[in-house]
Amino acid sequence: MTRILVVDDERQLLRAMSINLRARGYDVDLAETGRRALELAASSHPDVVILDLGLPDLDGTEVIAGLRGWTQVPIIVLSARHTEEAKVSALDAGADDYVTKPFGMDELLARLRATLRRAQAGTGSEQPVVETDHFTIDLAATRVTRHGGADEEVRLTPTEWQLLEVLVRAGGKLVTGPQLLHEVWGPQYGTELNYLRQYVAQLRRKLEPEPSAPRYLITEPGIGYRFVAD
Amino acid sequence: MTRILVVDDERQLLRAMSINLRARGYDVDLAETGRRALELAASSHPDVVILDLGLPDLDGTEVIAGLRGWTQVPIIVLSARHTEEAKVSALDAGADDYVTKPFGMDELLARLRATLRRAQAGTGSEQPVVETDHFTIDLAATRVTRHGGADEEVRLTPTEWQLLEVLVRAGGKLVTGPQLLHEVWGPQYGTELNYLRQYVAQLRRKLEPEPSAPRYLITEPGIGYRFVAD
DNA sequence: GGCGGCCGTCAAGACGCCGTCAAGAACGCC
DNA sequence: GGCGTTCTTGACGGCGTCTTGACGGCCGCC
Repeated sequence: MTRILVVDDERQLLRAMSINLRARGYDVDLAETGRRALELAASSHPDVVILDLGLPDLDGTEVIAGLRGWTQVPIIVLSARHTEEAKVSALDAGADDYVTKPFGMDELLARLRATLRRAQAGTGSEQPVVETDHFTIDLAATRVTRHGGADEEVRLTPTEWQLLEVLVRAGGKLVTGPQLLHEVWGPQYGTELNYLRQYVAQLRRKLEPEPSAPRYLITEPGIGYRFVAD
Repeated sequence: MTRILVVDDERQLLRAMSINLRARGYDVDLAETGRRALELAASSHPDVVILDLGLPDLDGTEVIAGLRGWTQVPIIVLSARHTEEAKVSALDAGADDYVTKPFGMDELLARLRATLRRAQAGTGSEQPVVETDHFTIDLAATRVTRHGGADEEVRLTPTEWQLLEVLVRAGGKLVTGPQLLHEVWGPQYGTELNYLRQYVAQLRRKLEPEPSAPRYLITEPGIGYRFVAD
């Protein structure tokens, strides 16, 4: 399911967008302020952000910068300002598209599809299923099964799942502790390495054949963690 | 170097675009017809296509479809048509952005930068892998493997890794001792050459086929160290 | 030929990080 | 409102890493 975060201070527009997007099968989160938008982005991990620049609390580029500090999520900007300067500064701050108000819903939806298509072409095109000798991870279905004789499903808590997902999507690359904390707990975290120890241990108990001798969730001492699939 | 294919039937606009883009360091290919555009795209593999929809020979969506049949190159559409329907059909045909004429050059350039940024984020533009006869260093994954019969992974401590990374990124250039100390241990270090001796020796033990006769981690007496990849 | 500087090596203590256990707080479900 | 699960937070022991000092060999210089 594709999750969209819509940020705008006009309630009416927010409701209209929500209805239109939900009718087309998207999951929608709503925020009326920049702060709330940054919170929601950190907690719900949207696949794309639709961001009005005329927010009461934060400047538009501040919100963009706040997001770009820790995520590459696509950002489509809505704005009443038509000047080139406004467009250039928003795009260069990290926005992916810039739509001027008033806009047609059909056009916005088309730009949304184009943005999602481009974003997915980069990252999600790989197989979202990772299989090892001992378990299978289906990223799309959010499901993990252990191959212990009869396949049994493994229950993961939301936090455990997010952590596993970040590690798996890294594709065998090493992920540093602060980076994991940013992506799982949000941008304001970065030093709470004890969280990681806690949840990595839990994942190992649920997935590893020998939790005390990890084979898939590897610790790189002093740096971070790595997922290796045989 | 980034290569851009500009397709438009107005010579004047073509020339203006060409000058502007080349002034900013892009390589530019020009085409005045859809057929020529498809030929050029196939032969020169541009990094992005700027496509005017009002071409004499082919319909705009046909050109987009012709490109999308074999490449995911980003396409920025230029068009004099302002209707939503035109935008939707172009975007759904595979375009990444839609700019209506007349447009400002600054805006187009900003959208170009945004599109290129998004496209590069997906592909992992660099090639941070260094391979020698005896081992492979993957800077992105933070991993080193030795080619001793069966490839075995080499475990490096954080300090060892940072030191190796600085030397490798220098690209075969000589790096002085104080410079290495600055980059690995921090700006307040610069005289502790014994640290370097300690960790260079450790890296040689882990990587060199004959640690006593270094082949890759070379000492330049009185100056510093150098990494050479065969 | 003697001397000094630089580099490679070894060794030992201090320190930080990791895995683990445990308990309180927050949340959702019945 | 009670209960179970999940999340947060703290503490502790063990082990690996970092830091630091010392020594010997090689080379160039005087």
